[in-house]
Parts: sequence; C-alpha cells; structure tokens
Amino acid sequence: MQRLSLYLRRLEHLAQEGVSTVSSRNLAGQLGTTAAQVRRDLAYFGQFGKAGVGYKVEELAAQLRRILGTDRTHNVILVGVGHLGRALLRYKGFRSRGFEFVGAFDIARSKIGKTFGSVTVRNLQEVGRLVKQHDVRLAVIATPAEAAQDVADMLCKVGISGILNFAPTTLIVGDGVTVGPVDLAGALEQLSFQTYHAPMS
Amino acid sequence: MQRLSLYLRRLEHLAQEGVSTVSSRNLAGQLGTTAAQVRRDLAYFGQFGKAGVGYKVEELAAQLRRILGTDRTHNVILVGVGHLGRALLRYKGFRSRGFEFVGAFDIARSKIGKTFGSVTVRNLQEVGRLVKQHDVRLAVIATPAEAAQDVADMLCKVGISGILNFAPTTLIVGDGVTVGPVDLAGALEQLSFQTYHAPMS
DNA sequence: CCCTGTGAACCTGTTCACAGCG
DNA sequence: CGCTGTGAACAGGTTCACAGGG
Repeated sequence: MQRLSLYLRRLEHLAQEGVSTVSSRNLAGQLGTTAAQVRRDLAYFGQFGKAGVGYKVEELAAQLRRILGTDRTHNVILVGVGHLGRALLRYKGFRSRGFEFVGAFDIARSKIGKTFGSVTVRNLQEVGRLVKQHDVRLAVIATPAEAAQDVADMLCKVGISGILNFAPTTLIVGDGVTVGPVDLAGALEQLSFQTYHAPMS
Repeated sequence: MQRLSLYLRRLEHLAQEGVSTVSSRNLAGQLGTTAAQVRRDLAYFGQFGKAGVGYKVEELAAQLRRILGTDRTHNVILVGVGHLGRALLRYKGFRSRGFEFVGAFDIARSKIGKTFGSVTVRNLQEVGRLVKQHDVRLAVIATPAEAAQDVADMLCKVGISGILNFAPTTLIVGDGVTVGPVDLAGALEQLSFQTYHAPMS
C-alpha cells in the first residue's frame, strides 16, 4: 500500500517533535485523508491501536518499518549518471529511509571513475559482479529512454528484483521483477490535465 | 487519467518510427496492459478508432494532446534549486512535452543570479511578479521538507493552480489548487515492499 | 475475420456506521 | 466519552463478452 510510506513519514516527523500518541483523525488531518481510511489501512496489517487512545507513535512507526522492510538497510545501484542520476546519488532522502547506493554505472568513458555522492561510477559491464558482492535487489534506471530497456534486461539477468525507472519509456520485464515507473513529464501532464478538467468545487 | 500520458508517449514513439496505425491489442502489448483497458480508456473521451483497423497514430496522438492540454506550451516555475532542482531545470523531457521553465527561485544568496538550464535563479520574493508576467499556472517544489509548506502557501497566494511536489512532506492547500506528490524515497519503499510481499506466481 | 465501443458482471478499494473496549 | 476495528453499503475502476462496422 503506497499510503503506508506517507503514514510512516508523518509518524517519524511526529516522533521527532516528541509526540507519543496520535489518533486516526489527527493523522488523517495532517495528511489530507480521512480517519476511516487511515484505520482501514492500518487494520489490514494488524491491530496496532488502543481504543479510546489512538496509536503509539514510536510503536506504530516500528511496525510500519517492519512491514515496508525499512527496518534494515537495502543496497541499491543506479544506472545512468546524467544530471538526474547525479542528483539522485546525492539525494539524502534515500539514505535516511534505509536505502544506500553501493554502485553507479554508465557507459560513457568520460564519466567512469568520477565520484558523485559517495559512489564511484563504474562501467556497466561490472554490474553483475557488484550485485552479487553486495546482495543488491533494487536498482534505479536514470538513462535516456533508448537505453532503458536494454539496461533493464541486463539488470534482470543479474538477478535484480525491483527497478525504479525514471526513463520515459515503459519497461517490459519478466515475472519476479517489479518495476516502479516514475514519469516526470507525465506527472506534470497530470497536473495540467486536472487543473483544466477539475475546477469548481 | 494517468494512463493517457503513457499512451501518448508510446504513440509519439510509434509515429517517429513511421507506424501509421495501431490496434488496442498492439498498443497494450507495448505497455504491459490489456486491450480492453486501452479501449475503455480511449472510448471515455470519444470514438477515435475504426473497427477492423485500429487507431490512426498521428490522429489519436493529436486528440490525446488536446485532452491533456499538451497541444500548447505551459509555463512552469521551479522553487528550490538544490541538486534535484537543478537536474529538473536541465531535464529535457519537460520541454519536449510542452512544459517550459520560465523561472527558478531560491532563498540562498549564493544561488541567486546563477543560471541552470536556460533560467536564472531569482529571489523567491519576486515570484508573484513573474507568475503574473508569464501567466504561470504550474509550479514545481524541490525544496527541503521544512520549507515546502510555506512555499506552497506563497504559491497559492500568487495564483498558482497546480504544484508538483518533490519535497518529502504532504502539502495542504486550498480548493482550486492541485498537488501532484512525487515521493522519491516512497517509491523505493514501494518497490522494497512489493519485492518482498508479492513474489511467486 | 479483425477490430472497436460498450453493456453487464465483477472486483477492489473507500466510506459509513456502530459495537465494544479503555 | 473518545477512539479503534470492522461488518455492510457504496463507488470506482477493471475485465468479460459480444454486437456491429469495415
């Protein structure tokens, strides 16, 4: 469920402010959702709240981390070190959520050997070795559209099981591999669309 | 509908390859969807296909552009010129889809006056004037989480009607303003989650 | 025959409303 | 009382299956 991430994010924020308990209504208000929605989502995975009180912030956060798999670190690699790829390598939001880049790859000679964030760019051919070495399950593709499918095929071959795809193309992969498409231009198009076809309230 | 963007993207690809006609089954195959889904989505907006033949690629693309509002250029501003903001300013995928950055804003003195992509960074206080001047409806927020809500409030005040939010926080805005959340860390969490709770087939 | 557009069945996810616990 | 967890009603979106056109 994609909303669990939002709940966790908000809970961590609340924890940092020293809030120890929160109700579904309260949490929903901060997230622009409804109380029933929050309760239903959480109840699906277990009974975390206390009636009459609400949810213990720290405890619920721990549960959500466990469910999302964020209770431990995940090694991630990135392919395609253009402007976007470099920004992603330096983005601090990943590490604070338990994701660590352990490798970056490109095919351009001029980029190989350079370091961005905390990783050095390697030739794409070395990806198999590094994936085995660090037990990498997740990869980020930030190549041009033309290269993305070939890269995805290679990543599948070396045993990656999840791909976050920033390239503006639809990746076709086999069973057992999940693709998370991130369509930047598409997201703006959605806005443009909703902005014109949604008005009035 | 968020899938229209995908259809359009694929149609433009096909057009470039000189393909003039495509069936729902064919298009679905290239996008990992089903033929019925494609037909239903398209039929919602009108009758674009010819039975026994399929859809004229160029014609359908033009219709989708009209529906999505991509048949003309949209001016966009960006707030928060960090690594991610700079990458977005230089990302070519926006312009090719009809979105043009006409302004970039930050509060850091050190960044103001610098140029990235084709725009020069201005002080955030000038945003109102520039929005009026260029009739800007859409904005991108790429600030740290702490600043994002204040920036959103300011953008609402100057009349922006759509915000693409890359900051890891949920923005609360008034009616008449649409927020498109882009949760980068959340997207990786989804993958992590699905990768563990989905396998077998 | 192949393909679209669409009623109808189906399914998934959301909202409502309330029983029951603290 | 306030708040959770959950059946039950509901809504939205997806899939099926087919009539009809080219």
